[in-house]
Amino acid sequence: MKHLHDFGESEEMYLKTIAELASKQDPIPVTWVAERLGISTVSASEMIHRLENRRLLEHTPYKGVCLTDEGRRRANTIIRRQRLWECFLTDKLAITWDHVHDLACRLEHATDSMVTEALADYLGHPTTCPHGNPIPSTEGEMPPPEGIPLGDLTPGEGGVILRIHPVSALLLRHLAEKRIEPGKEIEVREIAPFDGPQSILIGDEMHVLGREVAAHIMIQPNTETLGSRKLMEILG
Amino acid sequence: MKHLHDFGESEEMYLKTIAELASKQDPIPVTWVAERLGISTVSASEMIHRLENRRLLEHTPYKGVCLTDEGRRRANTIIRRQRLWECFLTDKLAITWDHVHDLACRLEHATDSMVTEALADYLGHPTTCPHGNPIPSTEGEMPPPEGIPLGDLTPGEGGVILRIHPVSALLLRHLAEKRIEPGKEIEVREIAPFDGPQSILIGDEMHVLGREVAAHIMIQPNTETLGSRKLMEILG
DNA sequence: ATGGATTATTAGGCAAACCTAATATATAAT
DNA sequence: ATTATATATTAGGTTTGCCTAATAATCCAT
Repeated sequence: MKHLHDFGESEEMYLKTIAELASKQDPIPVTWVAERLGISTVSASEMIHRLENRRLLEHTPYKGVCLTDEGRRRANTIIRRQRLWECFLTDKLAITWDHVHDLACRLEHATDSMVTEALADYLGHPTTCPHGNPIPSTEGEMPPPEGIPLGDLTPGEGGVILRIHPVSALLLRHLAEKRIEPGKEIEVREIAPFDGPQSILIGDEMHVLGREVAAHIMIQPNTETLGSRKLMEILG
Repeated sequence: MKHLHDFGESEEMYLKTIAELASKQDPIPVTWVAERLGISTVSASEMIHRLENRRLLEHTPYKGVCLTDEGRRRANTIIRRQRLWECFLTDKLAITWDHVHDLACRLEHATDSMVTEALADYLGHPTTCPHGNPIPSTEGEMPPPEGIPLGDLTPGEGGVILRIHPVSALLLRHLAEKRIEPGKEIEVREIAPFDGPQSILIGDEMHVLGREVAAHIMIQPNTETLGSRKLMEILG
């Protein structure tokens, strides 16, 4: 039974979402996946079983899901497509960086490997997307993540924004409004008590960021400002 | 009930297909639509009813379907998207013209008007796709069709290929192999008896084309070679 | 170790787009 | 006018991907 539709789109969204969440924790609770995709845990559970049968992931009940090598490769291929389209949309079509995530997400499912590679050629094989995130290789390998979350810095510490985890369009628009962008210098000035919001300095402007937001901004820390304990952590 | 899927894709395919067929006849038999989309007449009939309820077309039983103004506008918008993507794929990504039709067809459904117009800007507002077909305006208006079918020419007559109706990937590949492309000079040499295939000369090569194929190649006739009867027809 | 919260599964449904088989209706051709 | 052919509709079924409500299994914290 043929459909004019591409029903594989859902599968791709699941794999991509799981891969994105996997950078935070492993294995990933099914609840997170459901929430991120905006669907019920029942539906997520069902689909995860289907993906498990196809050996794209492994599910340990009450723990979460882990992608298999094949699953991760597939996920990274999709992420590669999305990020290349993001580059195209910003660099060539002059669409602002806070809009391209959602637009590219729609294009990615309509793109085969032939177009993907032609696009990569055309763009000059960029290594990061407009949000600063690395672009996986043709073979589906993701470069190791860099930077530490802004949320982990304490007052006085700072650095340059490496990348922004593109969780939602709202987050990106929120940051774009405040002109908080990859490549910019940022410094933590204050943290409200009881693990409250951070006050940060960017350019000559001060802003207050919630913990959830700060967790998605990845920083290349400025070593001079860094406490020695944190330095140890980073250097290994 | 939200879906990760875009269920509007089918609707878009129906409208586009009907608009494309409408250049041949009006109203269009539902059978033609079903056949072109590769689905049963029952399914086509169902969907056509749905589209009729939404005032996108009108169906006269045992006659066929006509798009309403709104339906045609929508169809042309979709065709605009597809043809712009075709330009992008050939001009920028260097993908051969016989491949771009299907690839662009997938991208068109994932493209909103913002991206469409940015793409048109970027490409320098091309007026025809790589197959020579006109690109509808932003407002969804299709320029009047030009040229006459190669199949209508008789031996001795010829002209330049204006455009090729992109019915199927197979047809395009067939023509690409023989290097029968828009812009090229072509001449009919012979027609086999009983409305048989045409022998044509293109460059310094002779080829034999079936009636079905010849009907989809649109020619700007070379007036010197043309019989006077046909001349009258064309000039009105 | 036990109770409360989290996580999983089962059961039953819905909508979109397809399908086949059978039937009804209109057009066209004799 | 009748009949054969083409077209349309009805009935019943499938798959994918989602839903809610209810139940079952496990984890964790006291």
